[in-house]
Amino acid sequence: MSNFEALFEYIQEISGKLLSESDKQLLMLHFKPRKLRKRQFFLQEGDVCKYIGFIVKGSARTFTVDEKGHENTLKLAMENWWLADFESFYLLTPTRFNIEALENLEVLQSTNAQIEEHLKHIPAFATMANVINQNYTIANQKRMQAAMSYTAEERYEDLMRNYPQFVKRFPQNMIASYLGLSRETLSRIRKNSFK
Amino acid sequence: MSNFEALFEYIQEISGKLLSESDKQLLMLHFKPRKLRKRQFFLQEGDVCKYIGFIVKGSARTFTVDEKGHENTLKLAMENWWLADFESFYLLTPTRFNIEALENLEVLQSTNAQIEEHLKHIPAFATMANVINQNYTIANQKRMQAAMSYTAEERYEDLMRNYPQFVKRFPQNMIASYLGLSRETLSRIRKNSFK
DNA sequence: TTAATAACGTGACTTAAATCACTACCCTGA
DNA sequence: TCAGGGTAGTGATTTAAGTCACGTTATTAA
Repeated sequence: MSNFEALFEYIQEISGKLLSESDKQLLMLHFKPRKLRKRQFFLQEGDVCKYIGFIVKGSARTFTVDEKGHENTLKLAMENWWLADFESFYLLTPTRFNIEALENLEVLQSTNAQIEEHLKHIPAFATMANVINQNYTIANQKRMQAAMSYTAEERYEDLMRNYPQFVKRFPQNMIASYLGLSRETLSRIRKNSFK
Repeated sequence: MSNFEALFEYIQEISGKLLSESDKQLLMLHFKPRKLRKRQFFLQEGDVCKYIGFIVKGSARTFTVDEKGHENTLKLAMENWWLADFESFYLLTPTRFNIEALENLEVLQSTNAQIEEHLKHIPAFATMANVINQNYTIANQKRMQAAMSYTAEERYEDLMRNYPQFVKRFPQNMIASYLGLSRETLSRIRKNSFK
């Protein structure tokens, strides 16, 4: 029950619109609570990403594994973030990504078809989707630029400035992987920046 | 006149919906043709990106200049692509990017307020916007992964596979900059891959 | 409570790519 | 038509970051 409050509040805040009682009923009908324990997978490489999840509690990461066994963390996510490989979710193709709980995780999940329903019938939900798309586009652009033109140190400083919660909450090897660095390099950067 | 045909066709193809005559009238009212010669700027660092442009003919690139004078090319664009710094366009903040014509360029441009009108009143346009957002999200995700986990050579191969038009149409130094490489490195990669 | 495992720190060495320097070949416009 | 800026190729050198190896400190789970 109270799980849904977080989702309702989020939709209303992002969209700037109120949800009616029937909106809420519809959302509760189509979003299903799901719990994962730390290290369990929300999505595994090769599967189709049938569900998008709204994080009520906990955190997760999206990563790939290359042929040498290296893990690359593309996304970190926590409360009030959405969890999905959008390519697989939209196109229903097998995913190249893994999504793993970093802490015990509570999500509300829904299928693509159900999301389409919400977009059609719940104005606040549709507005929210547009705002999120804008925010994602902006964030992607920034991250792309950072990845391309910043040094390792600048990328770390950038992360500390824009997402200090990440640095506090996640282990350094995750942060390193998210920044596209080896854990050793991040360790050395941190040593230098503390002087 | 015939400029608009390209836009109409594009909207109809992407959305899968037909435009009515009044839809077309509205689009022609709010999109303004603009021509730029090679090397002219569609957008300059520090300005607000007031317009979004649909490329009818020609090509352009979005790039930043860092404090050492290095240019980083974030986007390359050609016919049927949109031209804007979305962060600046949505939020009306000064941009950190430059958008420069790589060839003589013809665009149809429109303001944020006018786009909002189209989204509200032209169903095909609204559908198109959603499809584009999906595509952008997917493309961004792929590019981010490539930037993070691929070597220089793999990134070039990836580009040749996914965007062979780029490699044919743009000078190598642009391609190198787009891939986040020095032009010398790209030159050497090309030499090796031809053996 | 204590093994076991994961996370972190640090030195030595390697490597991919950048930088610097120079040459050659274009286009293109006065 | 030829001078000069833009573009590309290539060798020599440098450098940022990765890799390897090993020790230490936290966490976790039985």
